[in-house]
Amino acid sequence: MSNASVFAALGDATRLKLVSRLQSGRHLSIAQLTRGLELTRQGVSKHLHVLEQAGLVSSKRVGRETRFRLRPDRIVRARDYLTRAAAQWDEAVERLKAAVEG
Amino acid sequence: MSNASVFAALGDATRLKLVSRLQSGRHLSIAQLTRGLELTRQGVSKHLHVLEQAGLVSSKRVGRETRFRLRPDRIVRARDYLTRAAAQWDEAVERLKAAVEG
DNA sequence: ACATCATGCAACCCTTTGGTTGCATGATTG
DNA sequence: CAATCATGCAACCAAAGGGTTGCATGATGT
Repeated sequence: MSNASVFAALGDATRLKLVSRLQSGRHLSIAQLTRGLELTRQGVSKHLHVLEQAGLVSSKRVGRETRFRLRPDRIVRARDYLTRAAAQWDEAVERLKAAVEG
Repeated sequence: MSNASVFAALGDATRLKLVSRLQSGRHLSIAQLTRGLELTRQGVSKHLHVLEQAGLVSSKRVGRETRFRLRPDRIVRARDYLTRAAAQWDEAVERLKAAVEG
C-alpha cells in the first residue's frame, strides 16, 4: 500500500519482467506468464502474489485458471512520487546556489 | 545499476526517508542523517551504502565525516521507466478495446 | 598530549525472501 | 467416468536483509 512496498515489489528482475509482460493489457494466466521465465510455476505464482499485495496487479479466477492483469494506478502513483522528489531536489539546489553567490 | 536494483533500493521505508532528507540538496553526514531515525548509526550507514550501490546517492569524505548527497539522475531514469510502462499499458488497452469492438 | 567525535569493519542474530518439491482439488476434455 | 490441466497449499531450504554490538582508527577540540 505504501510507496516503499510498491518500489519493493518492482525491485526484482523477475517481477519487472512480469509487469513488462502484462503491459500488453491482456489478462494472462499463471501458466502463460511462466512461459519463458526459467523458474517454476509456483515461483512465478509467489511473485504474482507479491505484485498483487503491492496493488500493482489484480487477479480473477476464470474456470481452472487465475488470470492476472496490470493495475497501473499504483505505477502512476509511484512515478508521481519520483517526479516530485526530483523536482524538490532541483529547487533546493537552486536555492543553495543562490545562497552561496549571495 | 539496473532498474530493478534502483527500485529495490527505494523499496524500504528507512531508505525512502533518507532520500527525502537528502532532497534538501545539501551534503549530510551519517551522524546528521541518523538524527531522528530510530536506529543505530551503523544501521543508517548500511542503508546509505545500499543507496550508493544503486547509484542514488554519492559520498565524499570530508575531514572525519562522510557526507552524502543525492544523485537524482537515477531517480529520473526510474521515473521515466514508470512513465513508459504506464503509457505502453494505455496504448495496449486502447488497441484491445478497438479490437473487441471491431 | 588527551579526550572526544565520526566513522569503518567484522561478527553475529533473527527474519524475510526466493526458490524448490510433493500432494490435494477443482475444471476440462475425450 | 477417466485422464489431464491449472492451480493452491504446506513444508522445507539456502541465501540475503536489516539490525545490533564491540573494537580499531583517524580527525578535531582543549
